[in-house]
Amino acid sequence: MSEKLVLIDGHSILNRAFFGIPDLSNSQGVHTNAVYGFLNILFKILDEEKPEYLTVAFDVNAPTFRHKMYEQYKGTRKPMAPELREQVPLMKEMLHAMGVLTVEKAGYEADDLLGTIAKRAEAQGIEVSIVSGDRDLLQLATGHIKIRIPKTKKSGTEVEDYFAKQVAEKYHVSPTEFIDVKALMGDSSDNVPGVPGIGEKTATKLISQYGSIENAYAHIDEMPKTKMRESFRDNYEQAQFSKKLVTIDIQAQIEFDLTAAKLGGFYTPEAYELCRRLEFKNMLSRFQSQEKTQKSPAADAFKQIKGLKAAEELFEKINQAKAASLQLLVDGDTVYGAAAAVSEKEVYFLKTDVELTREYFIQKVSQAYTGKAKIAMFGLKQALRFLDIPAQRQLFDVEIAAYLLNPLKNAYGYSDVAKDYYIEETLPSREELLGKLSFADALAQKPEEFFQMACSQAYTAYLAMDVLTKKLQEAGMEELFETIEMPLVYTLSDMEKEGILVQAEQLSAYGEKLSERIMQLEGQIYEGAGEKFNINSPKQLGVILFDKLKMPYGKKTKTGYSTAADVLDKLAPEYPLVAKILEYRQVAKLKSTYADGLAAVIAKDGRIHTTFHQTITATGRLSSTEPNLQNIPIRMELGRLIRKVFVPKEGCVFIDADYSQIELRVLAHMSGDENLIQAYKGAQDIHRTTASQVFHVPFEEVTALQRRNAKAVNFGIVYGISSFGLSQDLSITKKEAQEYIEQYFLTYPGIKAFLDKMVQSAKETGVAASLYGRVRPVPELKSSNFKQRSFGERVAMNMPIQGTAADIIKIAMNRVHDRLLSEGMKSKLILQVHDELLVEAPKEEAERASRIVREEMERAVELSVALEVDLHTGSDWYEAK
DNA sequence: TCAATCACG
DNA sequence: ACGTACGTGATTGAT
Repeated sequence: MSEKLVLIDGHSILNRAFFGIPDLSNSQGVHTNAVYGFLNILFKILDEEKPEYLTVAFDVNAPTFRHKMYEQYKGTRKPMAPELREQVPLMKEMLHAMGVLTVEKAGYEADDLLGTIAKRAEAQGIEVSIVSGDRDLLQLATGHIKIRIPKTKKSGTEVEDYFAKQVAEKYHVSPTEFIDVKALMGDSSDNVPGVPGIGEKTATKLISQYGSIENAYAHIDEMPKTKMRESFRDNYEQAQFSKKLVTIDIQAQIEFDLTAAKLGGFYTPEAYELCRRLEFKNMLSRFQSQEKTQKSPAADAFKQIKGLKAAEELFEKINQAKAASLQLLVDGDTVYGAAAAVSEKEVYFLKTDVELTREYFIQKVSQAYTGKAKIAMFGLKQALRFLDIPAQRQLFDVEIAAYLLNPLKNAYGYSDVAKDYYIEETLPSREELLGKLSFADALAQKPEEFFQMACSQAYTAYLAMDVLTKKLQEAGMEELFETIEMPLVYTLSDMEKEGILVQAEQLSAYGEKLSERIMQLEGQIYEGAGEKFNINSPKQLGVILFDKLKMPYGKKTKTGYSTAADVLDKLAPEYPLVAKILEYRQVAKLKSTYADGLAAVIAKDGRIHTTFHQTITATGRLSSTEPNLQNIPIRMELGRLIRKVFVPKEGCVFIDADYSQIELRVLAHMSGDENLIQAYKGAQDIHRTTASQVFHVPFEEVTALQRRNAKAVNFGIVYGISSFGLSQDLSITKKEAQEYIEQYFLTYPGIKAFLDKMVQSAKETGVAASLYGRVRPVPELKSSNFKQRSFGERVAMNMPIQGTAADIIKIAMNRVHDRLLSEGMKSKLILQVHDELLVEAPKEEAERASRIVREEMERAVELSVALEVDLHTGSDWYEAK
């Protein structure tokens, strides 16, 4: 096997990383996103290639031979963004700390150094990979020199690879001919002048036919007499000149010693320190010595316990302890055992077996969880599926605490928490230990790893309890955690266990009805289109509507024409086919997501048990999955009908209660705007009142249009108003929208001041916060990118409002849940849909339960405006709304 | 696995 | 001037 050299175009990759990765800076405000992205790309390449040699080339800020030949070339390089510029020395420092060779030389660009080194290495029989974001490098590709172009995607980094063969396949010319193509067509972003009238197509055609600019020019008389030919004649010298500009110098005068590029003690203590300083937490593990990564120091404390006697002793110890962790290991409907820690050095795993049965664990964990000890665990709600215990004050769900401290994370498993809070940076994650195996498979195939995983969880939970408690106190979120979020775990657990009854037969009948309509519409659509195609494919649909039928297209997406509803809505009045497609879409959605989707998740008890997620949203709201019961249709009548299949059980009714405009009321309270508060005291139609005040017309004379506009502005305010957004929503011009907004702020000056204050405060503290102390970091506010920063500003305005509303309904849920229990009622809270609660109540309790629900919701908190609740009862969800 | 679409508050 | 409403989850087709 021949040796391998990886060459990296430093500035190019830094640049890619900078623009591909959202703004990121450490707690000292140092921008680090480009360095972070660069390292990610570097590690990915190294993992794939496992090269013997590595070198990174940088440009030097000095004139090159290209400047000397071509004065305008000076202007070519755009000045680097300051946030990126400051990361260049940081990047070099990091590479040096890692012992990576870097090269740069005045008079040359990185391209030339890379080309020169690559060719020399190739001559020595070495395989070369050049990593760059710049396609100009493709000219260097051969059978032994591979050009690798990384693309940063959301899912991570993907790399496009080009040997000479791939260049030929994709561009239809050889790598050297690629230079001529570029010189002919020019490249405005690189300030390379081309030949006017020759674009990519023509350039490729000419060069693939003649091989070079010079040879093409020699045969210019064979070409048809077109403008292009004359342009080529006029600009021939220019093209030759561009060719020199584009050509990479493979004979740069540099010294390059291959042995200096040898990849050595890469993961050094210096690199580790630097990584720590930059706060690249999930890279730290890479820089620790191999020894440490294989076994974490904590693992010495891990022990497996067998037999009843030892288990009894452990549970006794837990009950006597002041603090401990205790994790019931559950997956699906099975209990696989438990893990516990009573000190940093005493971490245990117990497996379910004939002696230590499922019932034993359930009993012991219930006992421990209801005892005096302060006990931590990950994911209390999952354990509660198996336990039947009343709400406890002393339990500490680490996932929830970590979510409150930073709701933007996408996972709160033990390894995430351990890394984020420096509890143990090297703890292998569940994913690393078990992959995607279920608990059952893991226990059978990888018992040792399962043991490590279980103990790691207990170990982290134990240590995290103290660390996170302090953090919560510092952040002023202890009360939020203890009095709202932790009690809510029990409330949600009960709601999930309860579930909601659906009439399966009625549901499938509804599905049948939809199917018939779908078939009718399909036929009509194929007829109107003149051919069969997949209506569900936006791509195929776009071709039919906009290419074949030549309808005017509105927007475009990344991949083609947009066929979204707002675009089709505009076409529907004129084209009956489009109206059919819109109806098809609507019916197809109902069928697949609701009729079929819901039928598939009806449990054996005939009920649907959704899962509520408490640690997902950035604002503090809940989410619901498998199925999502928070997006059951209501706006369109056909969809709304599906609510008829959600019914209370025999002898019961539904009580549906929703807060009336809770977010706007929260806004009135938080802003303290007297005018809006007074508007609510008037207890009249708020949108009409707003319209009356904003448009200066008497309340009775407000037109439907004025009311609609005022309502849209009210919504817009809550979302972090922008004139563009409002104009889209109301189909008016941006200018008109701007006038509405100005008029609104004139009417409610307190709101303007409040929104400004929210943005200001988020800029100062780095977080947006709800009335009850819930926070959301808003890193986008620091971005130099206008779009991102604007987003940050809207988030800073919206989160306090949406978050406070979420806090309030959570308080109400706990109170309704607890009160129904404490009053010994059989009524059950079963669903929450952001501002709405659904209760299943025995008929004889309905009135009393309604009173309780209304009271607890209205009195959940006291604001300067009343919280109004609309409440209905009915014998299905359709009727109760 | 991602992008587009659409259901809800 | 820049380019957009805030927050979710499920299904589908395309890669």
